[in-house]
Amino acid sequence: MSAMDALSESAEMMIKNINVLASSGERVRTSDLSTKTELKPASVTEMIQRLGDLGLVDYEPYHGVHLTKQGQHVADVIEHRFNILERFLTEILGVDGNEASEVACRMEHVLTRDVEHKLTTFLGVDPQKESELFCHKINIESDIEHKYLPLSNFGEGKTGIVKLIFESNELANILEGKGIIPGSRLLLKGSNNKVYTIQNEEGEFLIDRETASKIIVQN
Amino acid sequence: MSAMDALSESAEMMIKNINVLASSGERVRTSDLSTKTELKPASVTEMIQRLGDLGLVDYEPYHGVHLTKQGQHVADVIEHRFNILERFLTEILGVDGNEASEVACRMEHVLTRDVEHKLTTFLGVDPQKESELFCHKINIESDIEHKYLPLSNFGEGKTGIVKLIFESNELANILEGKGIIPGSRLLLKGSNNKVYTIQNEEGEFLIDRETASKIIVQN
DNA sequence: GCCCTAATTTAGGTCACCCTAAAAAAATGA
DNA sequence: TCATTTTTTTAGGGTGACCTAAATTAGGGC
Repeated sequence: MSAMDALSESAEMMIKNINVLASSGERVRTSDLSTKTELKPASVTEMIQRLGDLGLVDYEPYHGVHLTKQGQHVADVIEHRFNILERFLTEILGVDGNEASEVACRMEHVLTRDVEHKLTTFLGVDPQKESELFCHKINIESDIEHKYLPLSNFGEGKTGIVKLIFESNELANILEGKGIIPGSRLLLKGSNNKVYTIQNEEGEFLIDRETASKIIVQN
Repeated sequence: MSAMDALSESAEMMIKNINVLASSGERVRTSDLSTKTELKPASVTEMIQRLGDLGLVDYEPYHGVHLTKQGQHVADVIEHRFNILERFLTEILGVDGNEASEVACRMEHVLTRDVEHKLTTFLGVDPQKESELFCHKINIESDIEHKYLPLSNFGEGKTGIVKLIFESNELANILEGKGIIPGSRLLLKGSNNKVYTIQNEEGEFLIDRETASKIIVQN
């Protein structure tokens, strides 16, 4: 089976959970998966047998499972999809952490490769871990040069070009009055994650996080 | 059944398609649903019987179905979710129309009410059709009427949230000392078009018109 | 009104995904 | 070591969502 064939949500969840529990390197036991997935042990056995037939896990009866190379790849893809979805939901939409997590967990199974990449580009790469780790696990076309991201996610001290402004006409009109229009240039002087200090040709001003999230700039 | 209980993706798709085909007002025939959903007629019959049991469609054997009020509500919610997801995918992420449509069609079933609302706000309401049509079909808390106004134009006696402050430096520092920062809440107690009386958690104070015009609030 | 065809439903089968209960294997400890 | 407990698997059952094939119904033409 090609790792990109459609797996069911249930199957993908099982792989995801195997991956989580396998962090210690050892084989993952049925009972632990049962706890984690909230399925009965018998159902876990059944599923891992199916995954074994698909070549996604190495299953040894009575001695647990671990992911095959193929299975690991699926797990990596899902994990990445989950992470970007969760980031989008919390950072951009401002969804509560718990709910974001649940929704991301349901959405991760229906993203396509292309949408995943575009969303990743949109969010911008998390300087720390995400980037290299991900790029090398899943080899993405690394044309992540021009990033579009909400001002609320923009780097302090960086200058960007305003690309889009979401939200009502009133807001757009007000921003326009201060020279903040698509195509204009601005500098994020500072932010404390609540208040954003912006500067452009017309002067300096402060905006709140929610508004900042609606101004998309390109660095 | 509460319309918000979890319906399967298949059930929701059937409702969605009944809604599309019902545009003419007549009952929808099994064969048309079969074509549209790419399911065999027998499978359509089975599903609409299930939906009938749930009170979501009015099914008369051999004479087609139409949505009940409850079913119509489900269809409206799904349609709206599809529309905003599709807009997000195409307008923001730049996903190709066809793929956006397919992905939106899979994601529409896993959105929560909250995420739906936040995404709608994020996208901004389409001035034309979307807004009223939608607010009226699905009665959403109609706080979508965010208005951004300079404080100098704000209604007396109304409370608003500070969104932006133009001019930072000295002015912003002084205002900040009084708890007036982006994200904070304030009440315009009164104004005579020259002097504005403001109240917030920190107390009450007066500001001049020019300053008021630099504080943008949302009602 | 009756026959014929097309549309629809019913009957019965499959598969994935869940379950419970019983059987089997592994681990524990006296 | 071996009996007991814990873990895991197997056996068997139910449901939703599909299918095909057979029966049934509706509607048009004569």
